[in-house]
Parts: sequence; C-alpha cells; structure tokens
Amino acid sequence: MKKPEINSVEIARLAGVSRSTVSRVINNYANVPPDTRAKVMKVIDQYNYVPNLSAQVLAGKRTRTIGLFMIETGPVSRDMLSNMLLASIIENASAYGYYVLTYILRGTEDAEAVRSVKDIFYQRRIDGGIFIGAANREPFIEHLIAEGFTVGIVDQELPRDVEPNRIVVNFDNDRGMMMAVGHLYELNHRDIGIVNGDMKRFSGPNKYEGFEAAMRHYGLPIRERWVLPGGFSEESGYEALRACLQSGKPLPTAMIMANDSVAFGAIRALQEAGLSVPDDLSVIGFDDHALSARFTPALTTVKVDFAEMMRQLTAFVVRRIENEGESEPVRYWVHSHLIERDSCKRLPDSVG
Amino acid sequence: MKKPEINSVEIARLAGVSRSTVSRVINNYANVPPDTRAKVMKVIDQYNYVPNLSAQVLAGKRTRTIGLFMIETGPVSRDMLSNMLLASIIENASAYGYYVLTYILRGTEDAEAVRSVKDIFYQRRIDGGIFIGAANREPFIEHLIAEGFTVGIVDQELPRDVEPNRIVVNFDNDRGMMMAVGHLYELNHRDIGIVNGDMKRFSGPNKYEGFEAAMRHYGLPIRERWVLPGGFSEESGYEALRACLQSGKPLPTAMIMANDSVAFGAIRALQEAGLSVPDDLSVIGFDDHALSARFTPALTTVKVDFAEMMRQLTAFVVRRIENEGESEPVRYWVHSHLIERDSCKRLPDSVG
DNA sequence: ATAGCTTGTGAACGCGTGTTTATAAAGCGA
DNA sequence: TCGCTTTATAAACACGCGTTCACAAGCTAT
Repeated sequence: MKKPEINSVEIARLAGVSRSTVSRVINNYANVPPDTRAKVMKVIDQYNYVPNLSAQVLAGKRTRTIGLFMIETGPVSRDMLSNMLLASIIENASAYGYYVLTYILRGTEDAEAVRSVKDIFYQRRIDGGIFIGAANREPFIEHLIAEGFTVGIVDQELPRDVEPNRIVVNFDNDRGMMMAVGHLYELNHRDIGIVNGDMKRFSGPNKYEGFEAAMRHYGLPIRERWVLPGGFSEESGYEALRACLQSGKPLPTAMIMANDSVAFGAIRALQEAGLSVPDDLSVIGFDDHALSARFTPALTTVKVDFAEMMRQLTAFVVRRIENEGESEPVRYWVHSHLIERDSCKRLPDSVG
Repeated sequence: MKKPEINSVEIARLAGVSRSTVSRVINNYANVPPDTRAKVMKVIDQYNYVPNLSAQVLAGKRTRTIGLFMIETGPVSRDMLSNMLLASIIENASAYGYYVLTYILRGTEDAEAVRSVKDIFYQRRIDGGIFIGAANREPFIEHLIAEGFTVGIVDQELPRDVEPNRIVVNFDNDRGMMMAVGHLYELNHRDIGIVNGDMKRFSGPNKYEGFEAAMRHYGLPIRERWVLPGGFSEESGYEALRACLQSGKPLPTAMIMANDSVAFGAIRALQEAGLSVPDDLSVIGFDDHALSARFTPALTTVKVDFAEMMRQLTAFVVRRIENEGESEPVRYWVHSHLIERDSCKRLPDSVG
C-alpha cells in the first residue's frame, strides 16, 4: 500500500503551528484557543488527515481493538459462530469506537493455545479479549487473567464462587428450564424426559441441574429411563432417540432437548419410526436456532437473547478497558423466554 | 493492560549482543552466525518475547492485517455473514500469518462509507481489504482502488471489461443455471419458470441472463408469465408465488428460484394453497443454505463452494499484498454444482 | 607481512505521535 | 512601569523496532 503523504508534521506546517498543537487539537486538550483549533481542524479536514494508529499506540495510546476468540470444539462452536454473535459484538464495539479482530482457536487444552493468545495480546497490543466457547473456570482463562489481560467470557457453567478480574455473561439456563417444564406442565404433561447435552462440557451440567430443579418445583418425578445421554449435535439427538426407541421402553409424553439441533435430530428419529411430533411426543428445544421457526413442525424453544448478551458483554469489556483501575468481577445473566410454536401438544385435562 | 516489561533492548542486554543483532535474528537475516542466533533465540524463548507490532509497523513493516468489510444491504447480507464466509477467510488468512479485522458497513452509497473505509486503511494501516456485498463496478470500490489500496471483491455481476488493480472472485451463476435447467430437462420438464432476484442488485441480472442462455441451450421457450419478479428474501418468494397463484394463471411444472430463501417462501405459499412440492411443482434453489437439507421437502439446489471461493480470494489478496509491484487484475470463477434432494420430481416421458 | 576482502556487530537514525518541560507572550494589579 | 500570574506554543524526549552505515576482526592472496 502506498504511504499517505500527510502526517502531523505536514498538518502543523500547513496550519502554521507546531506539531504539539496539532496533537492537542486532535486529542481535545483544553488549553488551545478556539481560533487556533479551528485553523488546525480546517487543514485536517481539507487533507483528510488521520493519525497513524501505530504511532499513537507506540506513544502510549490504546489500540482500540478487541480480540474476539472463537474457540472451536467440534461442530458446536461452528454453530455458535453465527451472525448474531459476531455481528452484535462488532456493532457494539464499533459504537464505542473499538474494532474487532477475530481469531479462531482450536481448543484450549494445549499450552500452544494460551501461548498464541498471549502473543496476540502482546504483539498486537489488543486492549481486551472476548472468548466464546471457553469455560470460565478452565486453566486457559486463568492463565490469561493472571497475565493481567482484560477478558470477557460467555460462560456456560453455574458460578460457584466469585472470581476476581473477570467479566462473565451467563445463559440463564435455570430459568429457561423452569419455563420449559412449566410450559409442558400447563399443557398437562407429567411424564417429561430430557435429552442431555454433553455432561462434561458447556451448558450440559447446568441445563440438567436446571431441569432437576424445575421438575422438583413442579412436583414431578425424574425417571431415569427418560433421561437420555446426548451431545449438542443433530446426530447425537438422532442417536439418543433411536436408541431409546429400539430399547422398546415406553416414551414420556414430552421431552426437553439440550438444544435445537439435538431436537432436529431427535424429531427425525421419531418421524423415521413413524411417530409424530407433537401428536405422539411434545418437544422443546433451546436456543431458537435460525432453523427452528421453519422446521416442520416449527419448534417450540427457549430463546436466549444473544444480541442482548453480546451487547452487555461488549459494554462491560469496553468499560473495563477504559477504567484501567477496575477489577471487580462482573456477572450478567441474560434472560431467556419461551417461544411457543408447533412442537408441543396440549394433553386433555387429566383426572387429577 | 499492563505493559510487558520486555523489549528488544532487554533481550539484547540479556543475550549480550546489540539490539540490531536481535532484530537480525528475529527477521531471519543471513549474516548472523548460528551460535549467536541460538544464543539470542534462547533468551527470546525464555522470556516469551514478542516484538511490538506497532513499533514494527512504524519502522516500515506490514500490519499483517486484512480488513473484512461486510456491507449490509438489508437481510440479504445478514445471510451472507455466515459461518462459512467468515470462518474461511479467517482460517486462510491465519495460515498466511495474517489477521482479520471485521467491520460492518451500512451501504456503500454515501461518501461517509468511502471515508470510513479509507480512514481504516490509513489509520490502522491494514494491508488490504476484502469486500463482501459490494459490486465490483460501483464508485465506492473505484474510489478505493484509485487510492491504491489492495482490494478483494466477491462479485455478483458479469465482468464487462478488464479492470486493473482488481481482485475479484465470481459466482459461476451461468454454469449453475445451466445445471439447474439441465437437471429439470432430464427430468422431462419443459415448462420451466423462474422467480428472479432483485434485478438491480447482486446476482439478479446475472442469474437471469444465465437462465436465458440455459433455456436457449436446451431449446426451451421462456414464457413471460412464468418469469416472476422477486427479491432475495423469503418474503419476496412467498409474495411472488402468492401473486402468481391468485392471478389464476396456469403454473409451469418447475421453477428455479433466485436463492434458497426465496424457495422457502415460494414453497410456503404453494403449500398454503394446498399444492405440493414436488408433486405439483418442482423447485430448485441456489446457494445450498444451511436450512436446505433439512427443509421439507429437502431442497434441490445449486451449491456454490463458498469455502473454496474465500480460500482463493484470501490467497490472491495476500499474494498481492506481498508482491507490492503487481497490479494485474485477477478473476476467479468458483464452480458450482447441483445437489439433488427431494424438491424435484421426474415427469413421465412425454410423447415426443 | 601487508593490502584487500569477507564476515559479524554495534552505533545512529528514522518511523509518527503523545507528553512533558521550557519559553515566550499576554494580561493584570499596584 | 515593573513584577507576577496566566495562557499559548514550541522544542525536546520517549515509545520499540528496522535498517543503513561504519567499523573491527578474521581471513586470503601476494
């Protein structure tokens, strides 16, 4: 790329002032009289002068850049790397005058991952990082926090205790499960099952705990045969239901799925077995996947407001960046709400 | 963020050499003997030293950053901002040691848009830009090229003449249409219609031209009543078919849609009117949207290999960046191929 | 042994900007 | 008018690194 001919020295010369005066104008210092400021601004506008960020950074300014690290752990996070997440982070950052540098990370297990993220922080001097797909409590994150970086996390676990220096936004899975079970309860369902996500990763444990609590709240028993092991992919949902159907065990009247993809797979298995959703089984998913509204049957699901979540996360991160002293932990729960579509059926009022 | 205590001065001191020797080691200069290099490298590794990019840039190096500009023009480009595009650009750039700074641009009409892109180039000194959603020939792009920036474009138009300094990858819509019409022809369809995209934007005109050529090639007439005006959204597809059905005109036996979203809408309109796809009408879409495989009926569509397209585009842009002299125009057509699913029906062999 | 050459290395400068410090100008009270 | 304070501006330094240039040490050829 060709070099722009113009720099602050030139601007100063053209405006007939010194370079430091130009700097004071650009950085909105108080001690520059209106007429001088106007004079300088005129030249700046005329020549479309923009300060060189590298020089500014070298002289001690921020890069106004946030690293967005998408951690790739199988197909799950591919799905996460969705329009919503990225677009909202970029738009919100942009509103604060920050730019987003996106980086795809394959896993967070090896030392190489920590190393490459640290290198990006040091080499490119990004002001902060947002991590999608990493758990709050894993060593990877701990390392980065220990290094003193500003870190924002989309967490999937329940918080156990307060971690300092940390900015975390959470899915409100508890509430989501409560609404899902509640909705089914209102439709007179009493035999409710669940296809779990990966119980070692992401929202798996959290959602199951929420399910337990919700069932307890509504006074419903959890039957082990209706707690199906799963994952977060469509395949896992398909396999879970196929295995269940093959075992010949009776089905519940409704099932809650770890997410919408799982629901798609589960429904496919049911349909292949000649069963109908919602007539033979009611299904509720999680996430409100882009597909869900158009799926047949249109999927009832617990929608998480991702846009709002990212808006908050970005705001917190920017704020932390701009108030260097701060280090209080931040936790933000994003509301979820139920979207009723066609995959749940009302049962006749029972005898009770 | 706290400052890293270590810089090249420190490294030099610790290794017992001068700073320029450190620099020579880092930049792989020839005239440094193996033992000196080893000595320096050891200290570098030990302290996890990474050169400060801002300082490197200021001293004349590249930022190794590519700007990814997603132009937002209605819901279309929201759809474009998909996993595939972004992930492939990032991954490919990453393989070349480049990073991606993503920016969302609302339209390219006003001077403000050009201005903000230019500012990013000058201020952040990105090495090049990739533009998604901008047409190759619009003034916006011309401005940027004139400024001397390295620019890569995903184009939607047919090339008319050779434009210098330009890197463009194209959808192969002609071939796609040829395959779509050919497929229908093989299934004995002779009455083939089309729901056009926006004829003023993106691939609209290109696809229609391809459709014309393909129909001509197979010796089929184009009936005006089966050329429906549309857009690129699901709504436009729905409206197009609703209007068509309401007019009471007879339907063709098959229709090609501007893209898969349009097809979803069109199919919805047909189903609402009690018609079946593919029994009453065969439908082919474009793009192989994430939904298409799971849609009911699973949609036959022309798939464009976006990943390959982005791979090529990124490679070209990086190459252009690294060979500063070059300015030959680059054009690359990405192959498309037909994915047969369930939305097309074979008609009985006709009398002919 | 000396001139010429090669190889390795350090000193010094430049990149563009922010910021501190010194200086000049202007205003003010007596 | 003089000394003092305030205000405006310029000069100088720092940021971290690449690179050029000069120089020293080691080598070869005569």
